[in-house]
Amino acid sequence: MRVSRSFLPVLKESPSDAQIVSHKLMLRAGLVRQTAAGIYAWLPMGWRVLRKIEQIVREEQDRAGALEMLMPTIQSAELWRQSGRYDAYGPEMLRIKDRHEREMLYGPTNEEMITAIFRDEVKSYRDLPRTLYHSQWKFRDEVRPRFGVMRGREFLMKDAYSFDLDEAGARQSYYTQLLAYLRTFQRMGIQAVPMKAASGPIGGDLSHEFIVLAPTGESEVFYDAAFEEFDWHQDELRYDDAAGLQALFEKVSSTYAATDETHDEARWAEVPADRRRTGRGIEVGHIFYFGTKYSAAMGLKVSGPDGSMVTPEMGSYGVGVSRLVGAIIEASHDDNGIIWPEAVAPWKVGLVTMRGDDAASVAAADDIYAKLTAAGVEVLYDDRDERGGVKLGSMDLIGLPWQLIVGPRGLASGVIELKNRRTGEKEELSIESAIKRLTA
RNA sequence: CGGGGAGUAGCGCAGCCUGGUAGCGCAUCUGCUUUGGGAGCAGAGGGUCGCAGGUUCGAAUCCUGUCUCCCCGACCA
Repeated sequence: MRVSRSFLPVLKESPSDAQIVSHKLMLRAGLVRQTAAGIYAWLPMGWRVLRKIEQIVREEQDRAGALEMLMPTIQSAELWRQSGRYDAYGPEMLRIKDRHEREMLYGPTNEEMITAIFRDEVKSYRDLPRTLYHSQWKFRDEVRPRFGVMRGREFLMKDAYSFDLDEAGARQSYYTQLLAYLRTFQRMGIQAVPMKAASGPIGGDLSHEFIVLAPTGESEVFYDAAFEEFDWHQDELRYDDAAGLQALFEKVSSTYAATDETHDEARWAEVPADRRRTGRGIEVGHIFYFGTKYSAAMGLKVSGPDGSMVTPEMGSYGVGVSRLVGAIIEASHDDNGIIWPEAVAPWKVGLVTMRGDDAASVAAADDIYAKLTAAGVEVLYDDRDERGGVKLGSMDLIGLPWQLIVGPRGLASGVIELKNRRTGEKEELSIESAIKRLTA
């Protein structure tokens, strides 16, 4: 993308509405613009990041065998009366009426809808287990939206729902999602720790929150350093390995991690002192098993192997996709701006000419841009005839992993500069080796 | 929902108390000079001062109402 043809409104000063660093940076770097309290428009760069995060979630869900679909944002009140939640949900639910005075709502979640769809189509245990998911905008009319997209009223969430014949099966579905989540967050380049939730809707041990570590997080967290060392992709664990998944669950369960709400000083004391980690965190995912709460209420039954009718056991699994954009920035930035982990960066490389008036520099940069683009590398090319400092300042703010800096001085000796945004390290390379490095 | 604060140019703000035809910085546009880490000079454009009513010869400024946004608390992916 050439900056001269893009829509990247960057600001030098933060709008006064923004209080926390991720919100300020998202506004300054031109990722989003607020259109109402807790509601945001995603500008081109923000949208790119959002889609990258969504895509990682999608790939890991697919790998785990979950099936993608798409349910609507607008739902009928009738559905929610079937579960009894229409009256129970309260003012957080945005209720609207259509022209025929029918009661509708903007979905805050989709348990009712997926249960109804599943109920209407699935009649036999042979069609179990299944996990279905979608990534869709939700609306929860929060009393006080804040923290930018981290606590908006409208937000993009991936929500998955599992259906199993019995509790043992439901546990396997839960373990599967647990592993998928661990892999998902690891791929995004952030440290996310699974924590047993205060109490699941049903109790028991099958409810975990995933907390991204960030100094500005809302809650305090305590965890064993082991969570920093696990590589959820490296191990060979397969999703069809029931015993392996069970072992994973036990490993996660027995490794200490808690928020201030569930913190247990006695158990914490058992963690070796040099392995204790404390910090702050932001919840970006939540998985739980809730048994037959919705299936029973909504009359979902299938024929079991012995001919009797069975009410399937369900679980649900959410990832706050739009919240993750803010959470990742909270976890990864410096005084100059955002530092995107490469997996979610809107572009991999920012290409800048130090001297936009120097024909040789421009020609070299044009050529580098063409070659990198042809090799499939995502490049943001600031081709404006601006001062180099201005362009580099906004590149730092935007936070792409790599910056390629082309200018007459370097070209005179046949080199360009490659800068790592995270470490700040700069290196002089020939054009060829820089391209090679970035396409490797 | 309780408590507090704010709406004046794209962004950040002053002016309001003590009414008299709207200002600063940045950004934008033009010209010139510059050019290796967020340039300088000169000029220009851009605002029905959130909205509605009232007081007054006259309202950004005073009064009433209203809308919106933000912060703290209780609640949440």
